Amino acid sequence: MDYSLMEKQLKAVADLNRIKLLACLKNGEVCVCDFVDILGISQPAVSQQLRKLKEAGIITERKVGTWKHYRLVEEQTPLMRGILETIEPMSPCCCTGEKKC
Amino acid sequence: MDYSLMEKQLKAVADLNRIKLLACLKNGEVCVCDFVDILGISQPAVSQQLRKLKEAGIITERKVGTWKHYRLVEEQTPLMRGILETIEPMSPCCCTGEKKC
DNA sequence: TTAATATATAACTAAATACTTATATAATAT
DNA sequence: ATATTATATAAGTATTTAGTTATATATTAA
Repeated sequence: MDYSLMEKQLKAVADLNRIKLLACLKNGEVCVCDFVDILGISQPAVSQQLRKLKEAGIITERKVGTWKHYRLVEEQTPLMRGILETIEPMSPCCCTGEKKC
Repeated sequence: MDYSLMEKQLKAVADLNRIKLLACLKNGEVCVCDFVDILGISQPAVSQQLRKLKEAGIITERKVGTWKHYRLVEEQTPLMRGILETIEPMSPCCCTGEKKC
């Protein structure tokens, strides 16, 4: 694993909001609209954060009708496996049926 | 380990030059002047990078006459233990007697 | 078709970052 | 004491980042 991929992934997770996104995703799929409530930032901001994680190969998404469900990629790099292990999961964030999406 | 400490440490390592600093330090102590050669940036820039790693609790230093030897802290957080494990060491950087410091 | 909803992209802005050069501090050598 | 060397701090600047609002796209509902 080369240094620049490491840098890219580390930059992707070196942000409080994105750490929280990952903490939620440890419980499974989450959709964008829920993150808006959880992080208290605008919907476009959430979209941009998710894109950053996606571009670093850490998460992936699945379209479900109008909305999108994001989840952790199965095959993580050794670096990300270690990091994800140390992130404490956040209580179930969404996609549990209580919300519209 | 709370999210904000994680964020602080992740921000500290999310930079190519600082990843290289850590890669060097995996072999043992290194002093500032050697990093200048290795990274190809100015001495003040190296000092500032090292300070960032130090403030995150990742490295510590020891004064030896005019110069300072930096090394990895022994007791790393779980997060940092995982990250450091995946950083491939760089070939011995200095403090091997070949250079002045 | 039209309206509503979920998400993404674009354009902008404020704050943070990572350098630079200049200068300060501290130890050693002459 | 003075000069030299190693490192740190300060001040300035260009770039990156993370948010904002406005708008575009796409799906579902009426």
